Amino acid sequence: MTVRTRYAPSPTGEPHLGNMRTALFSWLLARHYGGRFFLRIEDTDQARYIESGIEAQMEALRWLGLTWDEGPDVGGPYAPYTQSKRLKIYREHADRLVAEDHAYLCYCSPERLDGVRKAQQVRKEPPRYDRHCRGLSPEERRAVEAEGTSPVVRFKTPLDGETVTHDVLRGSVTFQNETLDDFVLLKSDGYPTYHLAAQVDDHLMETTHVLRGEEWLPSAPRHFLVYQAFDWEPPAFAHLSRILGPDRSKLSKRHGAHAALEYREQGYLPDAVVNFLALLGWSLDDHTEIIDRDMLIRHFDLDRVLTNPAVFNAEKLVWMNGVYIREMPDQRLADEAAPFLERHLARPIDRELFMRIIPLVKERIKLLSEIVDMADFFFTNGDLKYDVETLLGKRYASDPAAALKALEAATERLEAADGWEHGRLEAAVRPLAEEFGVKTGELFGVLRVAVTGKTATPPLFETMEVLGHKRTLERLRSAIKRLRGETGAK
RNA sequence: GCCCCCGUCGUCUAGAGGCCCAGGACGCCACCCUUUCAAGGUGGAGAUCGCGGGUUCGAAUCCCGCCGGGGGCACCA
Repeated sequence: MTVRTRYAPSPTGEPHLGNMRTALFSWLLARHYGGRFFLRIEDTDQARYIESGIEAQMEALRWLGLTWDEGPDVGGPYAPYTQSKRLKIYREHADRLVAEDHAYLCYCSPERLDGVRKAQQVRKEPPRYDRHCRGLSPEERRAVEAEGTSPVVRFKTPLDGETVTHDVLRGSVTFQNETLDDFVLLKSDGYPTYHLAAQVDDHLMETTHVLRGEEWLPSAPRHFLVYQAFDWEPPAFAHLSRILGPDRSKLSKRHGAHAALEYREQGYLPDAVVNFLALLGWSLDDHTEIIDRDMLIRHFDLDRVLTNPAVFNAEKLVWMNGVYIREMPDQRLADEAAPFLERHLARPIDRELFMRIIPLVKERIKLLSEIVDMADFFFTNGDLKYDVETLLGKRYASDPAAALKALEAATERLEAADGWEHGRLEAAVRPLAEEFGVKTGELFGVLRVAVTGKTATPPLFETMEVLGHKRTLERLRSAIKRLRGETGAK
């Protein structure tokens, strides 16, 4: 049998990391077994529908490279893949359950239901539908129908006995039927609830494995009951644990990014996010951390998926992103990072110059967005922004005259250098440290700020080489001028 | 209130009765390398395996109870 899994979001908001992990696990399972992965849109809630929701979901999947074989955009053998276009199917199935005495029409108003719930709460009883319409006689039914109320269809849950649900990860979980109530299958607006629609579709679309959040576990018995009523074989269910914030609460905006696509904005690589997410609740063995996509597909299976909730370890993701950046070919890194710099500078950058910069910054950034701080000075013209205290550093803080002398001497040597290759530049300048009786780091520090405006940069002489003869000397002279002007040193 | 799930270093995890007075990774600390920052290397601190009872010659691993955390109880998914 072909494995068929799906990602079935409802377009009610931005897809977040938890959603993406569910999608990833489903995708991996299908790919591992050479099966099919499809996308289904569960837009049966008119009130919460968001126009951009479907596109946001697809964009997040695309970004992470979770390709789907069937879906609302590409179609497939079980189309349509959008629930709002399948209303007739749900209606027919609801009718069938009513005809077979597994469901009934309920005319209770929202106000009455609300009253019932409130009364139950006062009595410290679990809030549950009181089955008022379950036992309506034909006459009573005609009477309420005459009033013109549009009914909902409710499932006729067995009053006693128990329902055994199966979860691939947890085994059997048994629920007493008396703790369940008669849930709604079809709403009065003609739309199905999740309880009907998802089961009907998963059966019709021949889903073999349903991966979903563990918040669905309490309603799993309802779904098994629905399958039973239809006399269908249920798919395998796997309820995935939640992803928690650092304070063990639900992961949210307070913990930094929450929406999956925000990670793209912040400079995370899809491969790193996929690797990281895969390790949240799954492991390959006792020591492997970096696992690329092919390897994930080769090894992923449900038997090593955990059921305990995982706290989102943001620092580890950053580290892992750095690993992926360092392993990336220069050309690809340049292509991925350039947009961040271009967005910052609000203009296109010289890609050829950028390619020469990449090797200098590659092991210095962990997020693509850090390229801005690490390399912007390569692309700016005119004066750098730094203050004289930074230029002087600790060593020269109280002796600007000495700094000036060192700067002038270094500039002179660089002007005289034959060739602008970093080895030559270093050979020209390095001896100065000894001559002036300072540590090389102290001397280079002043030059570094003069040339880049920053204290943390790629290696000094390689930076100068890439920056070029003209601009390097301009910046050195500008620093000399500032030192004279602002400290009065001579 | 009722129902369900979960519980190994701060965090992600390995562990399916003796290989574990618990291994790896992130983070943290120290040292090395070093022109800054990184990267890299070496070493270190860090878990009475939630607690209490059993079962067993032997338990993180099996059983029971408790505690703690989380989730669910809609004409939302």
